[in-house]
Amino acid sequence: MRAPKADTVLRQEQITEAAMGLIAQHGMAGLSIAAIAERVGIVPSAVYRHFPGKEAVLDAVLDLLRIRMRANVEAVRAEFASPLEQLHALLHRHLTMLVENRAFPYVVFSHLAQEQDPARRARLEDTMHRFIQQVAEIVRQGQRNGEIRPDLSQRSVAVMFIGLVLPTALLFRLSQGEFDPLGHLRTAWPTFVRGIQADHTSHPTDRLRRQT
Amino acid sequence: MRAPKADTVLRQEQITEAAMGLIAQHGMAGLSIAAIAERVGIVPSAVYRHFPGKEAVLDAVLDLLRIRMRANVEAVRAEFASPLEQLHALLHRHLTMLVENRAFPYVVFSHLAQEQDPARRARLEDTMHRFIQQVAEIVRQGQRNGEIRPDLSQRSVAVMFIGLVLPTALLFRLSQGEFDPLGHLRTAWPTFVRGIQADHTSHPTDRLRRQT
DNA sequence: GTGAATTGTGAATCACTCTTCACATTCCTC
DNA sequence: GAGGAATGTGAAGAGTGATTCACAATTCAC
Repeated sequence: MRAPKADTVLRQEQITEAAMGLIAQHGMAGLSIAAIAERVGIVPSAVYRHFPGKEAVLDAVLDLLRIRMRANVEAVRAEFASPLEQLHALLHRHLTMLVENRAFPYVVFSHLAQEQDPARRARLEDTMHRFIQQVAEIVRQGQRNGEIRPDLSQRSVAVMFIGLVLPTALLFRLSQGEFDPLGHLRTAWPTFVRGIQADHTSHPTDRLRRQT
Repeated sequence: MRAPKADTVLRQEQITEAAMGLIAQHGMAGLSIAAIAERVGIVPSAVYRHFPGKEAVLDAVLDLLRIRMRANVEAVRAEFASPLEQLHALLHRHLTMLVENRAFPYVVFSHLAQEQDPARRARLEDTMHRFIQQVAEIVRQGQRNGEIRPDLSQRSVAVMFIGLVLPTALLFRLSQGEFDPLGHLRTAWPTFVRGIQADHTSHPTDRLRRQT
């Protein structure tokens, strides 16, 4: 039975999605052109009509990661005015995204291991660096706002923010759902805020400066 | 040229070490029995004299991770009396260990992906859970001590502690050494402490209870 | 020293995997 | 409707990797 012809951009989406599903289920070792083709409903050689090779498929998954991370940041920046609220919402969104897209961590480590092809590594580095920059920008506004201690390094706070999400998603996967990620965030978030927020007792006027 | 015979426990150590080196350099894809054998100086089939298969080698690396994590915890508990100082020292030790043993994250994700063999997954889960329990125990003592806020979940603080290390090691690898992990810890640690430490202004007598 | 156990070797097997290519089918343009 | 472009197919190539096995060399126990 012959598969009906489909536009190459649609097939690229299908192939990328199939790859993500396979990686999520069986890890990077479970990703093969044959398995992708079977999921899409075409023959292995047909994959090469839409991607130059296997590595290009992985790059497409990484692109998806960048797009989703960027979308999360922009969504919370549009939805909330307060930088702290933005960070809080981003925390939930980012965690949810990692839980739903279990393939992303594997792809990140796959790209991280590539020291032959520096360009692929550089793409990963750029993706992560950009995300950190965006979070750092929120932190910067929080500092101007008076919500966040001005003596903290914006980048350090951004890295700590990532540290709030990473182990949460990891433990959730590890425990097969026994660990409650959102419950953990409810506990961890106030602790994080206590660490970074400006000290209102020493500068009581900060409150007035909020939200310009 | 024939390799001299060597005791199987020595060969197991050599094989494990070779595997870790290969994974650190080329990621999980660079791990092959042939490559291991070449590093050790024997022939591929000789590896099977000392390990039943490739997966057993990965299990040996995971065992090494558990041993090193446990050693770190026990070392800081022996060296420092104050729970907060213990956590601080553990932070440095754990980060240093991750930087020196770059293979560990890959092996963790490799085991995480195993959903066929539940026993291998369970071993990873046990290793991580045990580490969290040990950190949580330090937190518990800090709470009895009055150094750490008593209303915090010990497990949550332990997970946050891990979140302090993970992205730091990840970014160090990602940036090829451009990101300064110890410098980041100098900034992040006081922020973390501010988040978890007991409020001395409301309970000034806590200070006297330190180090029982 | 002698036999058994241990360790190393080379070859072969088996199963994948990625990739290419000539050819078939379908779709779009004119 | 005709021609070309795009997509799908089957087969084959080329390589890799894990694993097994009979056999050789070494070491150990007695």
